[in-house]
Amino acid sequence: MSVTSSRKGTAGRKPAVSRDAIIAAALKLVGPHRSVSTLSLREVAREAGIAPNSFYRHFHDIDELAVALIDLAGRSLRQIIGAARQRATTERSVVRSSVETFMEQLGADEKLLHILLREGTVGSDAFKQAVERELQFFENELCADLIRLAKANDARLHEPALTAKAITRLVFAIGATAMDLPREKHPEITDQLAVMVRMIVAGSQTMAQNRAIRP
Amino acid sequence: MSVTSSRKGTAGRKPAVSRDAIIAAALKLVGPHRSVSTLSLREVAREAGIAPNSFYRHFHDIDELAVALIDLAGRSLRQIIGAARQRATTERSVVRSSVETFMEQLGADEKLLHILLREGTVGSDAFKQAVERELQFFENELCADLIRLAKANDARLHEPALTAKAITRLVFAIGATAMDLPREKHPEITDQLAVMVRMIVAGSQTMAQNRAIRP
DNA sequence: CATATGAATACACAGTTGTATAGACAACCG
DNA sequence: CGGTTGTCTATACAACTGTGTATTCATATG
Repeated sequence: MSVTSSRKGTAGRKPAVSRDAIIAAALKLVGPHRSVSTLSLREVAREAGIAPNSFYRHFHDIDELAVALIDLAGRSLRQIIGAARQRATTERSVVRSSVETFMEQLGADEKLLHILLREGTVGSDAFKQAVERELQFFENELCADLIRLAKANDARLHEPALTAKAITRLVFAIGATAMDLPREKHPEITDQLAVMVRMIVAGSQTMAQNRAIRP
Repeated sequence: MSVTSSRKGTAGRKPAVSRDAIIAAALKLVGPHRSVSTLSLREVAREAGIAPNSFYRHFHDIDELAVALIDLAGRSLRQIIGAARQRATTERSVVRSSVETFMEQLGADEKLLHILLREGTVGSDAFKQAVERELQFFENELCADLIRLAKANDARLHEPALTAKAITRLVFAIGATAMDLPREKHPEITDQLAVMVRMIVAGSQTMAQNRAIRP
């Protein structure tokens, strides 16, 4: 996967720093007050310990680095989803445990999830599309889970896809604001978020019932 | 309010460009691919037709300009709220008309609302706090409306404040993504958003009922 | 009118940025 | 071994940034 290991016997000097090392350097620079879109090529190169021009050997653009970061964050997100799914068994706990897992990861992972949460609204088109792709993925997984859960509980959902979209966007929006808050507030926000998600699910079920009764 | 009109009879030259003119110039520069936080002092001054240093006569920082822009956008948002309230009479139409007004303004106003929607996640702390203030305002107004509506319909809400928060964050999140889409998609998004909001309201009412029946 | 005073300016400076060019180094192949 | 090839570095450039200092300009007041 990395550049260092993908050399297929061709001649030439071995790369001193791997593509992943540059990504790691960029990750060290981003923080609550530093967005990926404001990273400069020279800055990243300096942090990685290479000459500015060497950057081009690994990425064509600085935007390409940004997209790579988002992809990485996306993989982290999928891991979260997997963990949440393993912990989710009953209907009562699926909302709670999913939200909890999300917020826990938000506190632990710091950087990666932050990128995904906050950089969706700024940056180039390629940038936004990369984030949107990850959100769509999250949304689709959630939609499948919702349908599966509804069936197990003999309940019906009004427009499951829309329900999933609402939950996804809400969780990410609330998560984005939670990032800037001190960690002590996270439990409170987790509670609030769980209630909010339950509202959406309950509303979707209620609307499905009404639609069925009075078409 | 403006600098030009607040001169209290002291000696000295009249300001050539008003503070508002600089704000207008900054507004001309922001767009779907240009965030307020990336505006440079020189760039704004150039657009306003003044020397770079003259900027300091009106704003201490470039961040101060950003906050002024957010305040302006906030006033625009309050106007939207007012318009939506006037159009909202029955329960059926209050969600629909509010969402419609919001999306209409999103298409018409372009710049101002965009700032409020997208710049909340990046920038300095003063920046974020200014946006958060406006969101809180929106949230409080909405909460009052929700309670009023629930009373009129003999319904109850589960945690009205949380309900308002969920709706607010969702509307803003969806609105932020809608900005980047072509205007033809706006009607579709408006429909989706209206359904989502109704889900939250319905869920809040359902949860209030269940809580009342089975405490 | 003269003068004080605030506004706007011109110029300068040190810093940063992205990138072009050219050379030095190291690994592989024949 | 020599040659080829790809990677890295050094240097340089023009454009840009924020801001400091000194100067000019216009105005209200004495």
